[in-house]
Amino acid sequence: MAQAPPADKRRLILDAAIRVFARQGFHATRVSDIADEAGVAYGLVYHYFSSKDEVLNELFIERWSLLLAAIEEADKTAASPRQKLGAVATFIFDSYRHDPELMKVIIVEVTRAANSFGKTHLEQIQRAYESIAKIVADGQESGAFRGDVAPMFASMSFYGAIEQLLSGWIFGTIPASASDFDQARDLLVTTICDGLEPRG
Amino acid sequence: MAQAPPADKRRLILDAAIRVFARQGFHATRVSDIADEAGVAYGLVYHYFSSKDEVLNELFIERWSLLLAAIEEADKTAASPRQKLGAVATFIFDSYRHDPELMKVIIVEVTRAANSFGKTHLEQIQRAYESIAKIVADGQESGAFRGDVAPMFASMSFYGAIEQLLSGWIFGTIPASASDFDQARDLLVTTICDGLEPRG
Amino acid sequence: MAQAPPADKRRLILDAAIRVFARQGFHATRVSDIADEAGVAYGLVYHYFSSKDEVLNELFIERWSLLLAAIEEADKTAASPRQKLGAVATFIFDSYRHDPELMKVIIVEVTRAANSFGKTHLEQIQRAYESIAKIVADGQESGAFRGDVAPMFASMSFYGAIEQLLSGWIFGTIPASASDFDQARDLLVTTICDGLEPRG
Amino acid sequence: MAQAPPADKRRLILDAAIRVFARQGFHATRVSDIADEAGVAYGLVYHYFSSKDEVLNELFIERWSLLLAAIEEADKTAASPRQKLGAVATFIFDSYRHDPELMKVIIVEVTRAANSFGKTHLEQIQRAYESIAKIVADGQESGAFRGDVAPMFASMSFYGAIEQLLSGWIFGTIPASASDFDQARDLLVTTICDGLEPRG
DNA sequence: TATGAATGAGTTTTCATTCAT
DNA sequence: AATGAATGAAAACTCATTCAT
Repeated sequence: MAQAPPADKRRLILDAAIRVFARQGFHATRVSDIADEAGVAYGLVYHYFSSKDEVLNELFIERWSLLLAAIEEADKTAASPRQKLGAVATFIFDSYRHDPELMKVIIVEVTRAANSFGKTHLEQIQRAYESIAKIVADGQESGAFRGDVAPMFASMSFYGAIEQLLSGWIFGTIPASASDFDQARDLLVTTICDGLEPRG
Repeated sequence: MAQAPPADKRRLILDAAIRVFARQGFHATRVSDIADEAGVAYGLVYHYFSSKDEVLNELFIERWSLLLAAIEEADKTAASPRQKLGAVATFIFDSYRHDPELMKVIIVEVTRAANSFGKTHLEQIQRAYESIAKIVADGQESGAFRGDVAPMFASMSFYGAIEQLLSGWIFGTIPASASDFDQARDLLVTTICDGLEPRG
Repeated sequence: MAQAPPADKRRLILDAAIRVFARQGFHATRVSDIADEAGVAYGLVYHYFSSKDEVLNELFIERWSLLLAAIEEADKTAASPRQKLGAVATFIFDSYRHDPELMKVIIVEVTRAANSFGKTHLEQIQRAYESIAKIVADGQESGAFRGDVAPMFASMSFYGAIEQLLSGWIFGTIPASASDFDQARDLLVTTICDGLEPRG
Repeated sequence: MAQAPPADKRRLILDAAIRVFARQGFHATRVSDIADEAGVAYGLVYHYFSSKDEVLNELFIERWSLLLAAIEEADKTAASPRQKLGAVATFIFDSYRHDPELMKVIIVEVTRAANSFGKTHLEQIQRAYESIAKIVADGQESGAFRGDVAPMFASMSFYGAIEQLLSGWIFGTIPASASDFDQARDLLVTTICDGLEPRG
């Protein structure tokens, strides 16, 4: 007979938090909302986490380390710089495709919340920018990329563009019909690598 | 005969709010902080504004309408699409150069605060995206831009890149030495229009 | 026509706090109890005091400074050391007679709460002990008191005895009938100065 | 053959509680602190005691019964009233010498915490006062003590002086150098029995 | 006996907003 | 217009106690 899975209450709470944070935003969610959503008692949240902040921090760290790994993974391959950037974009867009609620939380409540959690995790966030910048710099050295754009500038532009597109989908600014993620990835990489102007 | 300007307390409060919001963030500033910074009594803030939110709203609307006007202004000129985008970038970067505190507030507390004020002003914000998209679309029609990138995608990427660069300066992610705004503008427009890959 | 006195809400709160602290003890009284007793809104307590602790601190400081002044006043007179100690005892017993609730709070919640407020005000409390010790020391020098008892010991014994008697009245340990304060003062001073054993 | 004593967890917890209560005070110690200090599981405290209060109650009762016995023991001897009082003081000072942490807890958290545990154990505490008062009364009857001081007054003064001295040592109000307990006992008894004024 | 996860009531403090003057 | 005292709702966090194993 099927047994109820061993209720990992900690995970339960974390997953509930994703849903509530995504739905209401971090500030607007009370700890009791998380507990209710998880179906556990109020105090249990504090049994596993030292504060409401801690819950979000954990969510971010968990996810962001995957991104960092993915970028470095992409950088290690023999692919062209363009392909590497494509891989990075793919990873991020796929993350959104697979868990839009979590990505919404990460972006809206951490990455772009520069005065609160963004500040806390600035170092980790910056590490991603720098890893992307390294891909650009390598591309410039190999001649694949033009040399007159500072790598960090290119990196920030690239990442900023990605986040803006995600925000657009998250908040309905970009029509959902355009949300074919593979196409989005191609368009973005094309724009950044080839530019908007047609080649001679 | 020149009269000492009638102390416009309303403006005084607005300007004080910019400084405090920039310094502490919207959530962390109490209404009394604004009053103190402005050197007026607590209650006067409520005489001129219906709520704390109202103050930020006003700040945003005031500024954002200028941006919208600037984009449309740029679009009206006979310049090339590339130059138009350059003009838009110039306006935004100049805004930051001239009043970094206000721009910090606009971006951090409104534009990127998608769950609070960003939501409130979504329509106005979107209007900017669309105006930029129009420039791209026109460029595609005239053959100046390639046609295989959806204008809204290009617009979001372009604007996202700008905001990311501003955020980088605001929070020290990008070294200040790189903050030559004209150069930044050129690099950005180059990246978006020419792409990272060298032309044949 | 009699006018309602200008409601000094701050004082109102302080006086209400005395009553509630005396009735329920500091720990058991909620801030709302104070506000209710004072007939003011919850938040007003925080308008005037930074915390619940602050209220008690203020009460203590207010009262204790009077005691310190009284001891020093007594010391300045030309009276005998015995009379000086009598004056100190009189002041304390009178304080209790005039405002037993306040004295209860001072003794129970501060002076004898050595692990909480007693710790905070240790220096002030000690000052009283030392002033009394000085009276003893002077008495020893003049030959009015025997020299083989350390002044600080005598002071602590004297003060400890007083507080114990007060506690006895406060908590009904000593029958109220014995509470004739002047007689109590005499008995205490007799005990400390003459001793329990009859003179030759 | 000597067997390792069966780990008496109950005693272990009680002893741990003494240390933690002495260190942090009753209110500031959580049940988990006690468990941690004792090296046992959280819930075990509740296996042996019905509540946190219970632990302190037990500590008090255990100790206080010894004091009551000691006073009555002293009273039974053929010694002079003065010697009896000396014996009582000796017992208390010795208790402190042998287990200062426990005595600190008894005094600070029970005996002087008149609004919480002091109230609970008032009867037991009072019994001590009365036993001492009886010694005084007997002394008066035999002519060893003067008759014009109410026995209960003398008792309270005597005990209050002792507790004040202990408090002084516990909290460093009295320089430790003065802490020779035998001398302290003599000074105290001298003060109470002979008085501060020199004999004719 | 022993463990420690689970529960949930309770209280301080903050601060936006109102209002009498 | 201007002041700042007065209001009271809201929520995080703590921790004693219970309970399933």
